[in-house]
Amino acid sequence: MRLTTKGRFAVTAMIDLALRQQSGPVTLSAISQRQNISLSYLEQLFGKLRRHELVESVRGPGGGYTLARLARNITVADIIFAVDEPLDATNCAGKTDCTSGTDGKPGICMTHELWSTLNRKMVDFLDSVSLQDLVDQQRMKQLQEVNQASGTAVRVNVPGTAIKSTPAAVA
Amino acid sequence: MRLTTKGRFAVTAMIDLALRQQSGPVTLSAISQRQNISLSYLEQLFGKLRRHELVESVRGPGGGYTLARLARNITVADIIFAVDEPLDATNCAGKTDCTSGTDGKPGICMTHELWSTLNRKMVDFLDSVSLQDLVDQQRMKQLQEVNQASGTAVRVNVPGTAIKSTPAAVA
DNA sequence: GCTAAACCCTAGTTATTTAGTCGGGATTAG
DNA sequence: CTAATCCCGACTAAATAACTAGGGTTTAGC
Repeated sequence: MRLTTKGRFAVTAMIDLALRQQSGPVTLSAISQRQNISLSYLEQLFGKLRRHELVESVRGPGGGYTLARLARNITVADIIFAVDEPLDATNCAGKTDCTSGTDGKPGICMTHELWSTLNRKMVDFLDSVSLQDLVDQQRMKQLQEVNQASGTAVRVNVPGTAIKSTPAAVA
Repeated sequence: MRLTTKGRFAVTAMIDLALRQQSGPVTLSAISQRQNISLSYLEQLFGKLRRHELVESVRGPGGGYTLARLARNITVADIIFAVDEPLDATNCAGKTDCTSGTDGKPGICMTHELWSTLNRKMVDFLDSVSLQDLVDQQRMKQLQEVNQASGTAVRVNVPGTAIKSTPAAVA
């Protein structure tokens, strides 16, 4: 599993899409403007997202993209895998035949299980967060801002979100 | 937290060091030969490891490196941080001021908490694995090979290791 | 049908990062 | 004194990521 800004852009764009698709297809140029991502770059990303059947496209004027399934059924891991294709042929990043030594070494390198366990944990986490979770979180955040702006002290809490909100721990 | 082969090399070299230091300082050229890592590259890595006080050096002939503390008190996260310096100024990879939008956007980008939670989970995991765990695991693996070679069917199990061993899950 | 709005695709180009080299020091045991 | 070893900074080559360019194709609306 690779983690690049490409994956982050893709997740951000998908949240934007999920937030707006109720009134028909969303165009890439709209996402481009709102999220400040170049249009051609978005086209590349959405090409991959479409080929992985996470979004559907409508061509022609009035066209755009919609989610191919319910936001609840799309995980962050789905999105990352779609745009950051596997290709993890890095020496020992998932392969079993990483014979590292030249002199009678064990058939598997010493840190193999460590990285493979880490990788599994990352995937497990990203697979536990759905696009809907992120959308809910985003809506909640906007709501809180409105409340703060109007002076009303309302604490909003959404139970069941996979992300623990510990806002103070963000540093 | 960045994950590169540099960090993997460093962990591998530290395991090698931990396995051999009981008979005095270990030279980099020895590690270089055993682990097939270029000497100058190792020198760079150990320079950082020394500055982070994970290893100590002895100069002159007969010199080399030893661990600066007990292997039990060095975690994988320590090693990774030492060689893959933070520098995560990537837009929204730990910062709080990632104002993404141009038009009255919320002061924090939509995916901030997601990545920061993921990062925390990765660090937590790598911090839960000590160098001693990896050394034990490595010794155990070698023991199993010897047993297999000699035909005796001995099942070795080390309880309390932070890594679940699920060997079949490695794909 | 024409036009323009949108998606679609491939092949670049540029910037950054990684991995590694090079060449020279400084220290110290024997 | 010498050789083994650590020490250090600058340089470079290769890979990758990020992004651009420039052309398609489809289709709603006039």
